[in-house]
Amino acid sequence: MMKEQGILNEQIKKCGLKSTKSRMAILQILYNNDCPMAAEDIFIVLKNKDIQINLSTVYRTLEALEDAGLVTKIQIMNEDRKLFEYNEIGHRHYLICVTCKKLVTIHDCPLGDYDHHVEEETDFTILGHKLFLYGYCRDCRENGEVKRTENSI
Amino acid sequence: MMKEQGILNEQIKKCGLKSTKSRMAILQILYNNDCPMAAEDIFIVLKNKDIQINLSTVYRTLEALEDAGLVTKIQIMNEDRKLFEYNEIGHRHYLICVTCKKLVTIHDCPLGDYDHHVEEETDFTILGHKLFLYGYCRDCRENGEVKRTENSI
DNA sequence: CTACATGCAAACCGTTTGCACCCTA
DNA sequence: TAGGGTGCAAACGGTTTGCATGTAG
Repeated sequence: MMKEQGILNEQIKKCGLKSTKSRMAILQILYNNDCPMAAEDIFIVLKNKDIQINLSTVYRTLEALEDAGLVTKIQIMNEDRKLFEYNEIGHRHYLICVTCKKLVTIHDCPLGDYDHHVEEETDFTILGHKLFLYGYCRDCRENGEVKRTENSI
Repeated sequence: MMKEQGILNEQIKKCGLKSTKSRMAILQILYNNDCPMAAEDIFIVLKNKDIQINLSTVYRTLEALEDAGLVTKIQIMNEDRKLFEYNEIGHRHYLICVTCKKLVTIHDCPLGDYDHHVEEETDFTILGHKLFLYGYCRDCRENGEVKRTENSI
């Protein structure tokens, strides 16, 4: 828990950012959380840790960390807030419960060289792709929380 | 152009919705547009057609059409607004220019029975997936509009 | 000591809602 | 003519910004 602080600290500095309490704390929270979080989630975790911070600082910090490439921002269907995650080892996809919004990260990619294939078939230079799977998690299924019509997937 | 009006009209009624000028106009705009549109885009098109309408009616109409399954709502990376499209023949994916936001619809799906595969490997019941490809369109590439660092794809 | 970080409050922007009026079925 | 549809204005929620102050390098 303490050990990674040095690494994160270095990562921040390497990007030309000043290492501050806020940045360290936020990067560490994302580093230790396996799911993307909304700015406000992070804000709440910080409060619970008695780290005093302003919500707009959370947003500015996340923006700085994203620009630096240390953090990634994603947007999920039917979730109005943007989510942020520590940007480790490149590529990943997401499995999301449409009922409770639970999010599971999928680390292997079924798409192989599909990006390359599309590049050949279109006018576009492909940078990458994002894949989201939607469904019901076990809890929601067992609790009968499956009434919602999701005709748009 | 006039021919489809009967079909759209019927579709609206079949869903238990009253057929009104707003609903017809909006559904027709989406029907004739191959790309997803933001509520405000639709609002502007209506204005240009001298169809007077209130923006909140556009939102309410889109919501009704979505609930009825006639329209689909999607969200795109780095686009704050929600986009809507006519919900024809089920499944499709999107290719988006990160610079100018140009959007191309891809009608074939490279994922085969991947949904089923994930269902077997997880606790989830899979409803479906959404796939977005990001890159530079030809115009932006030729205009040198490719400076942006997109390290999150 | 200086440039960048932060707190605070206010603005912002897309979207939603309450209420009175309107119009389709 | 009854119940859903619409206009208008105000609220809403997540995010951004201007400005004064604080702090890392």
